[in-house]
Amino acid sequence: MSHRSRVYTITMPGQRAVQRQSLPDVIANDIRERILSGELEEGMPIRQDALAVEYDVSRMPIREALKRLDAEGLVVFTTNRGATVVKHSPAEVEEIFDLRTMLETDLFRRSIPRMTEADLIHCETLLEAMEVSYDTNDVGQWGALNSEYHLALYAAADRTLSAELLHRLNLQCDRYVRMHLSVMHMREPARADHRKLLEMARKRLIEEGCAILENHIQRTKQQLLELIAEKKPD
Amino acid sequence: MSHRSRVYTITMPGQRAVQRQSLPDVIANDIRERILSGELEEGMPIRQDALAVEYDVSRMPIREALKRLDAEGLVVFTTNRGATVVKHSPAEVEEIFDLRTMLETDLFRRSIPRMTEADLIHCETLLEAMEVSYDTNDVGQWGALNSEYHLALYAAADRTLSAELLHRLNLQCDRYVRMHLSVMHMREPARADHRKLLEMARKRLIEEGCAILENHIQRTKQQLLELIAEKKPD
DNA sequence: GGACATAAATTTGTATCCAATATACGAGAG
DNA sequence: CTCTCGTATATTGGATACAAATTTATGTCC
Repeated sequence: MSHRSRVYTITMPGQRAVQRQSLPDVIANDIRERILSGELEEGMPIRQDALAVEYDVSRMPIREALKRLDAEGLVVFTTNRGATVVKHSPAEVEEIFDLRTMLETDLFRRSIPRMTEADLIHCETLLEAMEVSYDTNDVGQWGALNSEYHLALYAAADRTLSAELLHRLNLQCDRYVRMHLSVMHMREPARADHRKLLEMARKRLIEEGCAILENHIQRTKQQLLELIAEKKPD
Repeated sequence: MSHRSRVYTITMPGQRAVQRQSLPDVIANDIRERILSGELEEGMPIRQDALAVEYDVSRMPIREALKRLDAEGLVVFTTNRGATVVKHSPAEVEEIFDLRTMLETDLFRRSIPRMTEADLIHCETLLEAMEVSYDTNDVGQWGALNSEYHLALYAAADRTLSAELLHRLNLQCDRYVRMHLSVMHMREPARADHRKLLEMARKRLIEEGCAILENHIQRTKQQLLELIAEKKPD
């Protein structure tokens, strides 16, 4: 229950890298994870004071953390009424996936011609790690690796702002993916897609790769929307 | 020099809408404007205390405002070293415009078939206001109207997240546009473009409209990059 | 005279405290 | 019995105060 003790100073003594994250950073990361995992539900009001005692800090860093998540679009503030976890309409979920499609195909298109052998190997490594988490059914880790793999495919594009934007979008929809992904329906074709994406990159087949990518994201979107629609009437 | 007295309560007495913006909101808006206008220069460190006395508030709302601007990408925080105004490389400026091109053409494409007469009239109104600010040479107002006009063109698309994202991107590049726009070179063709965009929307000529839009943004990008390149060696 | 170490001062980050606002509950009137 | 108004409580927003960290300045040693 308790998230004790200043995650702040857990570095080994004598180790150089003195944990440079600020308290609000650490807390924001943790709360974000709790939102994405579904522990903090949609529309649920967030009590700053409660979180403050949980993390054993004052309300100030909590507020900053929440403000950050507000900026990321994961929670929403109402003046003098505090923060609640955002709730996206199906239309908005669809929009998020469409934006991802645009951004990712653009990035992939720019990236493929510039990918080095090292880039390809890095992707391969992530792909294999991801396949392990398929099998062990570790949804949380799979989600993280999935994001990371996609970003690795686009790293050679060297488009920091786009990548940052994409990361934000992923945070937005990750929650829904996780909520429904446990159903497992969609994961086999996705698995094949992921491999094919890397293959196309290797062969420098730009248009073919982008087509697969577009299909990949749009299919995920479609399946997700169907699952949401099914679950809606409760 | 002084930004006195709670911008908070400037509503007419008896008016219903009791200013509901929080202090950090108001302050963030003002600081944002100061950054966009170039008053706060690139790379310049921002002293929280100095701003606090300027606005006659404690450092707390200032911090929140800066955190918000940090999330918007206008300032960047370094732990224990405070905030500085972000500095974009030419490559990043280029990326911003490319992202705008993608987003805006997508929005325009979705919007055109759905625009009502009311939408068209609203655009017309903004267009005329913008032409006035061309002539009076009010750069600040022109920038705001330009943003608003573009958003109005896409309103019918009903894509709130995309519009929000676009708004953020506009904030990012607005500063550079304003810095160089005073040169006036580019404004005449842009003026013509703006009118043509509305025309195309009226005639429901989707592809033609998007082509003009893409050209419009890309040309602005090109001119801006040239101006930046010229000015670089100082 | 220069470089490193140490100390002072400025500045950020966090906590506690107070005020303002919203929600919840209860009493009284219609 | 229900609706409205008023009061009480809880929660957020902002200010003051304090601690940690960084940068600047000073002094000593080589």
